Amino acid sequence: MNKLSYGLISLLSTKPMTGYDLTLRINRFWQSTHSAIYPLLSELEEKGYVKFEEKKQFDKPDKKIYSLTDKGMELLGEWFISETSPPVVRDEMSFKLSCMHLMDDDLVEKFLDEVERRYNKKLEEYKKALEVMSLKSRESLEDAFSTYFGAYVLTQRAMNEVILGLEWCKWVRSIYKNKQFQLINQNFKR
Amino acid sequence: MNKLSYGLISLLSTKPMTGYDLTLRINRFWQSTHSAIYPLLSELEEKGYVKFEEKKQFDKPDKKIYSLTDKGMELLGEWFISETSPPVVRDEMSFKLSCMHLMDDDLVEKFLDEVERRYNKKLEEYKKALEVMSLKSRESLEDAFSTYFGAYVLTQRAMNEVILGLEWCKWVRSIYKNKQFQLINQNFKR
DNA sequence: GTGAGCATGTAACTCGTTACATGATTCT
DNA sequence: AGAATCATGTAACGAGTTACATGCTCAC
Repeated sequence: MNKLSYGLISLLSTKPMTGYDLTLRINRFWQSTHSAIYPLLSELEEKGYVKFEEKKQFDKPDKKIYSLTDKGMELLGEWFISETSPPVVRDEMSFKLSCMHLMDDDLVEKFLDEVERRYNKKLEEYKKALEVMSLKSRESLEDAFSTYFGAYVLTQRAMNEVILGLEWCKWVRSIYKNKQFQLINQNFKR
Repeated sequence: MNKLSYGLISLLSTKPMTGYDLTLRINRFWQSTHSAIYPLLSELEEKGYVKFEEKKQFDKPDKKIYSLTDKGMELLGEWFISETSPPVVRDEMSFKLSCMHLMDDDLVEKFLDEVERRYNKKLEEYKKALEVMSLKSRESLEDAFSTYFGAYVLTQRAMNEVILGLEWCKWVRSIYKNKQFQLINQNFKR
């Protein structure tokens, strides 16, 4: 049982899904592809934590709808109270910062443009995700009993993180532009 | 040349360092251990991007001080203007959120306690790192020419991210505590 | 007709982690 | 006496990515 396996049963606790659905859902906060997910689902099924129902389709490929078993539900509870391992973050961007002081101003500006574009794209994604959620959910999203609750609070955090990222870009730019002149502190620091 | 290799030459562009130093420095924004770094350093040396000077020590083990070659410097420039690959984030915590709605209130509270402890620990780390930087650097840290500039802006961002994380925890708690009563929106949403 | 979406699966490969290996000094 | 720091390295393993493989429908 690796972390991704627990992630799969955790997502399945919100509702039964196919491996394809899980792949789409999981990508927002855990990089992985279907090639990693399908074998793990089979393993979970063998171990009895999940079961699946095969559904024939005629216009689309047949699919397997996975859901949690009682044994899987039990495992979920044990995992939830176990220690959470620290996050793994690997961002090439942060490496580029280390040599920024050696690069020409126009190159740094282009780099910051790219970073901002990246953040803005993410922002749109999250906004859309929240819209979709509020359409699908009958209850308020701020209902702690709703199956969307986890996704909702997670997306809110991610959204605020990218907004912070955009503020940070502005702040870095301001230092950069004023490097020979006086400093204008745009209040990024707290 | 993988991303970590570029990270190594980027860090070496700030000052010559040993593999041991690089390991310590890199850990703040890229999970990896010395076992991954030493072989890559040898490879970079073989390819002529870095060179090292062996330094004998008597109280401590001998060490190899690595620095960038002209060829390495050229590569650094090419890499800096190349497209930055998107960040990889894997946080077990985000998986736990998905099944939060099924867990008892006290378990959720304990989970949030753990998350907060984690953020607070990080906050202390970053504060200390900033202190050390300002002691070591002769110039102002907000000098875009300083070799500490990259580390400084990166640490500021990381620090603001954990502060945001702590606010987020409070917000989630507030929803949780008031689930049967009326909602108190603590203004986390923007 | 070309690409995107739906849907599942395997094989080879790359990258990172854990464990093994060594050894002196310093702090608790 | 035991743990932490400094300092380098290799081997086995685990996890994730890229590429291979198939095939039908719908929109542009």
